Amino acid sequence: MRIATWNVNSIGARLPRFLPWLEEAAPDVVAVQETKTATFPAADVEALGYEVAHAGDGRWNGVAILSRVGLSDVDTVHPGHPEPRLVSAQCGPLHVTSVYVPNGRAVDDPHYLYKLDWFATLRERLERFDPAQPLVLMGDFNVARTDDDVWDRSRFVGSTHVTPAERTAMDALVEWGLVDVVPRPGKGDRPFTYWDYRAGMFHKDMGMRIDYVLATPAVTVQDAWVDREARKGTGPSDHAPVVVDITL
DNA sequence: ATGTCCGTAACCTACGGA
Repeated sequence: MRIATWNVNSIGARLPRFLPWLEEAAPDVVAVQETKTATFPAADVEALGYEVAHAGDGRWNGVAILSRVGLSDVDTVHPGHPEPRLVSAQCGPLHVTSVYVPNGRAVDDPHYLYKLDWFATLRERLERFDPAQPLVLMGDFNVARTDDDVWDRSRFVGSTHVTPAERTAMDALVEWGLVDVVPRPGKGDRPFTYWDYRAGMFHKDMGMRIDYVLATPAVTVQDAWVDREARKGTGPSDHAPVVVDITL
């Protein structure tokens, strides 16, 4: 079984890249973030054999799960947090959650506290599941778990994504019973998943690892990698997909 | 590295958000 997560930075703008990628990568399940639409282009992906669960209300955010191995028990409720940033579903034998964690903006911004609260609610939500079941929690977490997960740690002093509180919030998810599936490195020695559009950051591999696949031990990982090809060329997202081959 | 890209509202550019 092949699963993937990808922040597409607008499914509408990304469709010319997303659909060919879907055919070529041929994942069984895809967690999508930042669809930036109220209406996911379902017919386009249904034509490729996927069912879709989408939570989106317009201009910002928006998450989806695409599955060609079944899709049931769809839930988009994140208690106390109405923005469409979470969707979960049972995809055949695997329970899947797609998340787009709030960015935080700046450490002294109210949105940063909103981010931490959103994490806490996500941790509480795990209680309804069993760490022994096949389950993946994946998406854009907007946290670099270690200093090696940013291209230059000195550039991130005092900024979001690297604070102890954010990392503790991520650790709390892992400590529930999840494994951080670290992909094989891409161009450099580190498996970055995001590069700013500006200033040739991708070309210079000045990136961050902020997209994660967190899996229970019932999920056996055969291989995991960052699909850097999807970040190249014309009209890419600023994130690359993380693709993971698993057995259950 | 204030450097780009996205959607929206309102116009043919500005803005918030990332």
